Parts: sequence; C-alpha cells; structure tokens
Amino acid sequence: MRKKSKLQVRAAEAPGSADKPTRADAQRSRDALLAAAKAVFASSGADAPVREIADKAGVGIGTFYRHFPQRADLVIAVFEREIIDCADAAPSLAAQYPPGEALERWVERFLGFVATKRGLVAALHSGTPAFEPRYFDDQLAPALGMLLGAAAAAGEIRTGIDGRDLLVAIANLCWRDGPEKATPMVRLLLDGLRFGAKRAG
Amino acid sequence: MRKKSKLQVRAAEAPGSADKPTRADAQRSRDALLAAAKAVFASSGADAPVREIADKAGVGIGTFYRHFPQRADLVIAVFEREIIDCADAAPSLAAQYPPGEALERWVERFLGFVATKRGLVAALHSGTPAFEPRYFDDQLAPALGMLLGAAAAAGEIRTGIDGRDLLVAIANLCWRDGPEKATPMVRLLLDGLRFGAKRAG
Amino acid sequence: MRKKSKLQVRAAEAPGSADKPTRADAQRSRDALLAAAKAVFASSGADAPVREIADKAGVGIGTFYRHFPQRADLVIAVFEREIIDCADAAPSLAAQYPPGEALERWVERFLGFVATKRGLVAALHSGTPAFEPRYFDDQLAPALGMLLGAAAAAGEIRTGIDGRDLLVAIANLCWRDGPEKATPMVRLLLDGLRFGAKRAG
Amino acid sequence: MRKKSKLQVRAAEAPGSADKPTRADAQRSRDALLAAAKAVFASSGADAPVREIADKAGVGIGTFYRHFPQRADLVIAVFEREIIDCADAAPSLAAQYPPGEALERWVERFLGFVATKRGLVAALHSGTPAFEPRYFDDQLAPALGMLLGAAAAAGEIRTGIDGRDLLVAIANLCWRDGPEKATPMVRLLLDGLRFGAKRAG
DNA sequence: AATGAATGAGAGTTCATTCAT
DNA sequence: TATGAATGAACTCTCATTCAT
Repeated sequence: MRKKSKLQVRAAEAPGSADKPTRADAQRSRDALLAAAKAVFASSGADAPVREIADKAGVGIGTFYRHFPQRADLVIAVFEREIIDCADAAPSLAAQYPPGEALERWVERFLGFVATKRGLVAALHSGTPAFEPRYFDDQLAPALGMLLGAAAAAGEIRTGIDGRDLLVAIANLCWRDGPEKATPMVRLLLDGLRFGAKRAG
Repeated sequence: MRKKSKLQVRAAEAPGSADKPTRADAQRSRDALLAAAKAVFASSGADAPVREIADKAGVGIGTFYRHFPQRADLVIAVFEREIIDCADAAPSLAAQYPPGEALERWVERFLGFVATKRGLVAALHSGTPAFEPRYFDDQLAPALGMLLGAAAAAGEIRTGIDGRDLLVAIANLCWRDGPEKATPMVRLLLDGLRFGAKRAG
Repeated sequence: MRKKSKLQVRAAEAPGSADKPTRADAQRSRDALLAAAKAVFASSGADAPVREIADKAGVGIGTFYRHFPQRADLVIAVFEREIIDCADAAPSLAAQYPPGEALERWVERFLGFVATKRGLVAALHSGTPAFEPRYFDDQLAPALGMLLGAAAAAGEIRTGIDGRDLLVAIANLCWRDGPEKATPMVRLLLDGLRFGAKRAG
Repeated sequence: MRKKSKLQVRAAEAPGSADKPTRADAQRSRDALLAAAKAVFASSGADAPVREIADKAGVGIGTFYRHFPQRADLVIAVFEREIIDCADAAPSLAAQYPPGEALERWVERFLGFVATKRGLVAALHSGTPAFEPRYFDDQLAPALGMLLGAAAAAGEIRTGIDGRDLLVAIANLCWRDGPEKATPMVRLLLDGLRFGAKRAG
C-alpha cells in the first residue's frame, strides 16, 4: 500500500496530535490559500503573481511563504489530490486491461491531468524542483514504471525505458501545448516503444 | 532554392544596395551586441539581464533597444546563423542519404543545436513569440517537412505527421534537459514514426 | 479648529490608535526618505533623480515608491510641515493685526516659503497635481480666503477675489524668480486689491 | 525704426546673398520644421518631443538641431511674427489712446498672445533663456516700458516699475493658466500700478 | 503564527542631445 | 548639410523573497 504523502499528512493532521498541533488559524490560512490558488491558477495560469494569490486568500504574503516556501510547494498542494488519484489509477488499470492497453490508458489519463493545467509544467520547474522527488519519483514514476515493466514483459513494448524519463518527456511535450497538440506526439512516443518491441522480437 | 533570410541580408548587405545601406556604426553596434549576447547567453543563460549585455557590448541600453526591441529579437539574431545552417542541412542530407537516415541525421543535428543552448527554448517562448514565425515556420518546419515527406513516400515512416508539430515536440523535449536525456526520447519519437509505417504496410 | 492633516496624523500616530499604527520600520524609512529628499532638494532642486534620494536614504527604490508613488507626493511630504505652519499662521495674524496688515504679513510669509524653494512650484505641477487639492485647496486657500474676507469686510480691499486664485497667482509669480524679484510684483497685486477698495469706497 | 530680428533676417535671406548663401534645401528644411512645430505645438503643447516635430517635418533630428540648437530657438521662431506684431502694437496704441488705456490695451494684447499658447511660457524657460534677450529685452520690454513711462508721466500709475519685470510677471501669471484665470490677476497688477499713483498723488 | 513593509533586480520606455557618416 | 544612429540618464512598474514587528 502507498504511504500517504507528507503534505497530505500535514494538512490532515488532527488538532492536538502529538508533534505539531496545527493551530486552527494556520489551517484556515492554508485552506484559504489553496482555494485562492486553485481559482487563480485556473484564471491566470500557474505562474500568477504570488501576491495575487495571497490577496485573494485574504492573507499576507508572509503567511503565504510560511505555508509554501517554494512556489512549487503550492502547485503541488493544489494538485496533490489529482496527482495521487492519477498514480492510484495505475494498479486499477493494470488489473483491468492487458498491459499495453493499461499503459496507453494511464498515459492518456496523466496527459488529461497535466496538459490541461496551463503553466503547470513550467511552474513545477521553477525554483527547487520539489515536485519531482515528491510526486514524480515517489508516485508517478513508479506507477508508470510498473506499467512499462508489465508491457515489456508481455513483449508489447521495448525494454530499457525508464519510467521517470518517459514521464518527464510526456510532461515536456505538454509544456506549452494543450492536449490537442500534445496527444499525437505522446502517441508517437508510445508507438516508438512498440516499434522497439517488434524490432526486438 | 531558399531565399536568404531577411536579417542575414540586412547584416551582409552589400554597399550600394537598393534599400538603406546600414550605416557602419550601426552595424558595429549590432555586431558588438550579438557578440556580447552570445557570450552572456553562454555563461548566464538566455535570460540574462539586458543591461548586462549592453554593458558588455560597450553600448547604451538605448542602442540595445533600437536594435532589438524585444528580447526574443536578440535571441533570434544570436542563433540565426545556426538556425539557417541547420535548415540548409536538410537538402544536403536528403541528397546524400536514404530518406529515413536523412531524417534521422537531420533531427540529430537539430537536437545538437537546440539541446545545447541552455534556456534557448524557454527564452523563445517568453514575450512575443517572434521566433516561431520567422524560423520555425519559414525555415525549420519546411526543412523537416520535406524530409518527412520523402521518408513517408519511401514507406519508411508513417504519413500525416506535420513537420512543425514534430519540430515543436522535439524542442519541447529539450526544454530543460540536455542532449543526454533528450536524445533517447527523440529516438522514441522517430521510432514511433517508423512503427506507423510498418503497421500501415 | 482645523483638523490635523492626514499625513501628519499618520506620521505622528500615537500607538494604540484605531487605524493601522504605522510600523516602526516603515516610519524609519519614511523619515529617512524625507530627510534625504530635503537635503537633495536643497542641493539639486526639487527635480532631482528619485534614485539619488533613495540611495541617500539608504533605502531601495521599491521602498521609495511604496511611500511616495508620485513624485509630487514626496514634494508635498517634504514641505508639509512648512505648509501647515504657514496655513496655521493665518488665524494668529488675524488676531494680532488689523485685517489689511494681517493679510499683507501672511502673504509675505507664504512668499517666504514658496519663493525660497527653487523648483518647488514647478515640481508641484509636474505629474499628478496632488498638491493642489491637498494643501492649496484644503489649507492655504481657506487661510488666505479668510484674511481676504476680513480685509474686505473692513473696507480695506476690494471684494470678489477668490483666495485660491490669488494664491495660485502668487505662486506663479515665484515660479522662477526668487523673492527679490517676486516680492515687488506681489506687492503690486496687493495694492491692486486696495485700489479696488478705494475706488469702490 | 526697429531693426529686423536676426532670425527673421536669416530666414528671409535671399539666395546668393553676400555672407551665407542659405542653400535652398536648408531653407526648405527650416520651413518644414516651422510648419510642423506650429502644428505640433497646437496639438501637443510647446513641450512636445523634438522627434515628433522632426518626423512631422520629414526631416532628421540632426537637421532639427542644426536649425534650432536650443528648443527655445524653435519656439521663438514659431512665434516670432506674433511677438513682433505685439511689440509693434505699442506705438500705435500709444498714439490712439490716453496713456492709461493704451497700457491696459497693450497688456491685454500681450496676454492674448502668451496665455493662449499652452506651454509657451514654460518652454521659453527651459534650456538657455534665449527668448528673453532677443524678444523680452529687445522688443517687448521696451514696448511696455514706453507705455509705462507715458502712463506714469500722465500720473495715472506709479513710477519706478521696470517694464521687463512687469512683463515677466505677466508671463508668469499665465504659466499654467489660460486667459480666463490669468486676466483678473493681471488686472489686479495694473490696478496696483494705479493704486500707487493715487497714493503718490 | 500572521503580517506586510522592505528590498532590489530588472524590464521596458522616453527623450534631449551629440556625433559619425 | 542632412541624416539618423548612438547615448545614457531617468522613470515607472513588477515581482519574488526576506525580515522586522
């Protein structure tokens, strides 16, 4: 079973817990910031001015930085739920579909998440890349790696492709383009995996 | 035959030409700025402060902005030669190698250009996207399109892939990663093109 | 009784006041800026570069602009004390002297302020004319108007002259000239007021 | 008889004259600049950017500065005709009206000129004050001085007021204000002159 | 913990004036 | 002479981030 993400833990921390009692007002600030960020990201992109978010949340910037020292921290927190759900979808798809199709469906799902958030990919790469260790490495890359391994074992795709590398590549393809432009190119990437399998076989 | 790029023409203008002959001092400033920019881009990335470049060129900012009203204008000018050379390589490669190999070699060459300029791709997308119309659309995309068409005609790759889309995809794959990371993913993309051919055949 | 000026209140705010108590550091910056501006204005005129003032104050330009978004805001603040004192002098003079003399003395005092600040009048008219509403209209014009009214009531000067108009006229007479040149002309203006009274009488 | 102004002479210089033959193209440039300046002054004020005028004249800025090294030179040239006419009106008025009225009428005429040119007075004081010697001192001040002298001799106004000082004072009163605001104040000034006469008498 | 003032780099512009061609 | 490129000071504004309160 996947362990819960650190942020999630911190966020969901019950008041009165052993280590950090998470004061009620702090939690309120955090929630307000997340709600504001979600709204601002949707309207102005994920590279909106920090102050705009803080203002919308009715909170000082100091407070913003206390909660989200890095811009990426905020982005992560905003999309945390979706990321976790996406990672979680991997085992389900693997159980329901043959390996190749499971892979394809999962990539499509990931694409549906990442390509529809204007500025997400760019934002995640600004400043300290906190996103990658936390989610790429711990959640999404293993999920994709598992699907790749299964498909390779079934002879449907080539071997030797690292899940993380492919994940980053897919994200990069969505850097500026929406799903319409990105999807065909991602398909090409997957076909490239298949091509290797055929050649190898 | 491709017509010479406008900028190139302006820079290389022969004395006595029809339109304004580019004063020697203006040309000197321009050259100094380009040289300075090339150096600064190499050391500090393509998002270096404008003033730093002007200073290094021994030129006022006023002069800088006269020559390059938008930051992207400078970036373009700096890499102009390389871009043109890259585009020019397409016909040569097409003449020397079988279509599939010509395509592959050209993409590698493009990669060698774009993936080694830290910050280039990102810089070109900030501000006015002057780069794309001028070079992507007019020079590089047609070059790649030609190679794609030839390879498709030879049955080596699938049809229906737009040169510009693929070009952008390749550039996107290099967005943050150097050639080491990008190259395998670009290979995958090309294999995807081949996979389509096989499947279609 | 005149209410205290807003700026003054903000500056002199007693701790524990209802509205925002002006943080100590903000006040320090503000004071430093005012002191620096006073010095720079004296040496370089009221149109000195903003950065020079910020530098002399040991403060960033960002801070400068936070405190004084418009250049005129600074000019106002610098001379605020003197302006207020000048306006405050009107009732005292009115109490001590006969109306005509009170008027004359006050004008002389105003002149002593405005004609000795090289560039003051010009500076106040550049950019947003924030000065006029705040001080001309609210403080000085009423002060002068009161004196005019009293003198007119006493039959010493003509009626029907607006305090603000006269105030502006006096300031305009000092626009470039120091008190030596301006004073005789201002005297003429006051004599004009008296002439009207005599004629009317 | 008044000698012709230097500028006028230069402008009207016949080609082929003894000293400077004034090339035809130079004259054309000059004329174009004057026409352009007149238009631009009317629309954008007398403090319009130099380049705007040069552009409108279809002439390089270099050419502008050759003809009008100081901004005031241009302003002068543009209004030269009107200034001379204004000065010339003094003797006529003196011949037609009693001294006091002649003075009043001339001042009104001067006002009608200077107060209706937005930015004129300010422009004349920027840079080297070339205006004053040439026109204030040589033409207008003597004209006003003459009228003042006559009125004083007739006992209508006080003595001891310098024509130039009064002229500058009147101009200053028009610095920012149009004739509506300025006229009453100028009247006050004239009444002040009369007040002195009565008191002296 | 919350706040928001302070900071300073930087972009992009405008403009009067000088100077090389 | 005419030209317009060069110059560089200055200004305004934006923003991420730090730090005093």
